[in-house]
Amino acid sequence: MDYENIESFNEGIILKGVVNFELDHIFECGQCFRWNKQLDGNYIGVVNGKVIEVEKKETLVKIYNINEEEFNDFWCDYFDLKRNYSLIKEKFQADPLLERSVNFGHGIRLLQQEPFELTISFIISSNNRIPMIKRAINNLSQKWGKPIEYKGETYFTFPTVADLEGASLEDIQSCSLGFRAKYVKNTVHQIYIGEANLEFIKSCDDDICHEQLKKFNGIGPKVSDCIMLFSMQKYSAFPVDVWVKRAMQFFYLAPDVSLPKIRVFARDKFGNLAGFAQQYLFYYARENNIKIE
DNA sequence: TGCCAGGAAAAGA
DNA sequence: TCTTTTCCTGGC
Repeated sequence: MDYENIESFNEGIILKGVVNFELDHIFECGQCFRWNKQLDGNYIGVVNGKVIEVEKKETLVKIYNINEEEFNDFWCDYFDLKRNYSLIKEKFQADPLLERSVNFGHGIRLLQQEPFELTISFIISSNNRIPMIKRAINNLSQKWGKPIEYKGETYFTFPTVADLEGASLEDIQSCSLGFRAKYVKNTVHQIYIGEANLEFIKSCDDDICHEQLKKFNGIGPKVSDCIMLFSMQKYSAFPVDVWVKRAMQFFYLAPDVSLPKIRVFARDKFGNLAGFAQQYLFYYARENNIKIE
């Protein structure tokens, strides 16, 4: 457990004695697209059909718009608060190269997100940049999700499989998905007709899960690793995007090593904690804009 | 205007 | 099996 106790107040809940939890680290490490930083430093996110606001002051974490029961049923796992990140970080800190990244992103946690939303979101992420990905997901949600009010603003839930199955290719394309629209359309349909089942895929062992996800149109090794790591608790996954590639080359490997070799090297080195290592490396590389050569 | 960033698919070697 | 080209969009 990475918190000591929980209390309620009129607008939500307060967690006390929270460790290994930094809002910027959690929400800017590339794992999620529906959390946005506010002017006061809080983050507001649309998750699980709700709008949630999170605030952190020293070791206190306030979560607005949920009650204690909802926290215990859902949000505690969503924020991965039952895991002791200090143990993971201790193992990584034995490696002086990784230690730099771990110290830099010391408050990172891996959110346990919803498989369908993550599958569609990471198909959209391919060959795309984070602001564009966020915009496209927002467009999809505005068109097919449900509106929710929070503090006078309207937010939209992520659409369900049935919601998106009704959308035409042109409709999806109009949400600025570009060439990825057909991948989304095809994947939604496969899931809708039961040709593929994300809950079943989630129940498989890591390597089978990885291969099953790659069968979808628009999902290659990197996107597959993201989906299994961020929504299926497959922690041996090691998504190699440009930033992780740079980080691995910077810290460990020759500058011309191929993506599959980087993945194999990392999974061999970090084992079933590879996914956690990837998050620290990604955050360090991207925030520090590291360059090779 | 042209060029760049960012992964998967499909064609090519 | 590995390498190259194409896809789309916004920002410089």
